Amino acid sequence: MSEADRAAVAVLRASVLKLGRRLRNQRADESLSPTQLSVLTILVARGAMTPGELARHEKVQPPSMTRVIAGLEERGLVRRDPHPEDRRQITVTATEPAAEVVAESRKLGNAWLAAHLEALSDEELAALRAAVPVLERLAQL
Amino acid sequence: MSEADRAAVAVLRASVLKLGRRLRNQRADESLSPTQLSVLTILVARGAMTPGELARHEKVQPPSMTRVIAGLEERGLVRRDPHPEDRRQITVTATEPAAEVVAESRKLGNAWLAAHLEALSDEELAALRAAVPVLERLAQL
DNA sequence: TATTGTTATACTCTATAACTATA
DNA sequence: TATAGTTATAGAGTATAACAATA
Repeated sequence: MSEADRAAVAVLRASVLKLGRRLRNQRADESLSPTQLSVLTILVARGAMTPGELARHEKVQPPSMTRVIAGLEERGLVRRDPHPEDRRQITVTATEPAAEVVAESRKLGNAWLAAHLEALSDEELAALRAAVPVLERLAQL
Repeated sequence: MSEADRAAVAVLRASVLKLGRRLRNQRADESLSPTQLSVLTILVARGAMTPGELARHEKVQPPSMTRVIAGLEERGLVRRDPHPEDRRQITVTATEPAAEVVAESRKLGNAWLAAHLEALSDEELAALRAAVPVLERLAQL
């Protein structure tokens, strides 16, 4: 890896961290946390999953996922049911209103980012668009 | 903005948040926090600045910057001096060992990210490299 | 009055360690 | 013994509100 690459890595890291902090702080108080939204999105898309599966997917520890699920359950967005085969496990399922909440929360949460994207040039937007799948892959490695 | 753009924005946001969480949790316990490292880097590069200037630059609130500076001062990495012109303000200056700490901490902090970049193809790396300046700009808008 | 920095306080998110129930 | 989920606890990082000193 060249010196220029190392510098780029440092800038990438700092930018992701700063941008992440701003995205976290920008969301409305009543909206879902990033992890809550991410979990609910997966559940809406894929159906029931266990807490352990969700924790592995989100790269968080199991106790953190317990809290995330508890928050979603309080709002009536997920249901916890006995696992059909293994009584140690449970299944978490998105409830009927979850799909709409996902759509709405995502819209609100993206508002700040979408607004700031307006300030970018076409070339910058194109570069960003090309990098989005790479960032997505990097985030789940 | 097209529907595809909205979806891309959602993925970008989720990816930045998830990647940011992993980058935060990945650093060693004794290393500097992201904001501490960022502040120290600026001070090493630009010389003395006031807490207010640093807070605006990092997009954090002044009390948060006070804490960041206190942490750096405890480690002997910055010095707080009276401001030469305005006695309400102070100047924050990087000390002699700061430059080396910045280089070392950055190297450690980037290790996880650099290691994971190895898994990407040349095309993905090129896309990422092109997007780094855009992400940097977005982070400081 | 307005501005700068600080102190006091609280909140969100995540982590580790220890516990319970089941396999 | 090993695994899944939970509870208890702690820590990092940031925010808002209130305060002191200075402009």
